[in-house]
Amino acid sequence: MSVGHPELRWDDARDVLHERGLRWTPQRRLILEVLAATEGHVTGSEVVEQCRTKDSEITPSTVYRTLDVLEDVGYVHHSHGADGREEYHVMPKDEHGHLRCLDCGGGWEIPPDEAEALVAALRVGRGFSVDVGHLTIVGRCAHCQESAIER
Amino acid sequence: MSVGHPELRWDDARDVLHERGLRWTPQRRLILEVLAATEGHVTGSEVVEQCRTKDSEITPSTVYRTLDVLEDVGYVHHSHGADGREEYHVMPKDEHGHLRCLDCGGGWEIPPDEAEALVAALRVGRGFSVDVGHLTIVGRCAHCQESAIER
DNA sequence: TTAAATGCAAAGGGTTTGCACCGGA
DNA sequence: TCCGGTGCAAACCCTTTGCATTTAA
Repeated sequence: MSVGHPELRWDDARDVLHERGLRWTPQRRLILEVLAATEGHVTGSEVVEQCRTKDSEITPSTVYRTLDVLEDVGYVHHSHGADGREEYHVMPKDEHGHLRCLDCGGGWEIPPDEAEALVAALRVGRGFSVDVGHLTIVGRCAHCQESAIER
Repeated sequence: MSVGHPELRWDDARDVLHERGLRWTPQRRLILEVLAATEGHVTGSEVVEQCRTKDSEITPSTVYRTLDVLEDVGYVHHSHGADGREEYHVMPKDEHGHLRCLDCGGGWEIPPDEAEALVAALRVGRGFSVDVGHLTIVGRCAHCQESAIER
């Protein structure tokens, strides 16, 4: 099981890297700070942007390379989801899927219990094991449905 | 309600365009052919690629501009992520989702009743209306799970 | 005829890569 | 000291745009 890594904590990052013969640098510290403040997901460019507001010296290449390293180590998990987008999932505590509104482009997380009905149906019916972490459901959010009715 | 457009049919495309004072060209015909053969969603570059295998003359700009037009008309719907990548959802002919096995690559259809549990959960819980025609669920099929256990 | 559509080429945004220098351990 | 990391710049991929030309109606 590679997703979740419940044993990984932000404070341990330095040690975790050292154990692998990797180094602890000011840039990596900053990138981890940014990630730690993130709930859910970010795109690479968002991380770059946020890092640069705190340290205008840091370069995109450093950020992207560090994200790769952090993925190897297990701090992030980047998914080219069913919708093609490249998003970094920040150390998901629990596996969640994604909900996307086709009208407003909004996105939300689907906690496991909300997906459970579907997961159970497919498991019982077909023996299929759903990968909830890669579940992306599209449709229309409540707000956009209301707007559509008004038109 | 703009999704589904049950009244729009691929065969009518020419007339639909003419009604709006738009033109029917060989390029648009090709692009519609490619889209009609598409299940679920495609990225712009995938459409470009597939068009070029059939007509090496067609250019990306033509494809992208036509996709814009087809979106106005209602044949596709594109959602754009924060990272700039464009995803085109092709209006589904019928309302079934897709199941894909990450191990063997196999694919199956999900009839609406099998997805109903999930659809109901999201409708009741959030007022979210799931677009079943674009539902793609990944995971592992019964067969591949057995194989994994043997290892 | 005439406005829409195309092709071309160049520009833009996000991400990746090669290379020389820098700096943790 | 040594090898991993960094910055820089250039390369890449996908997508958009301006402009002259073609073409559907």
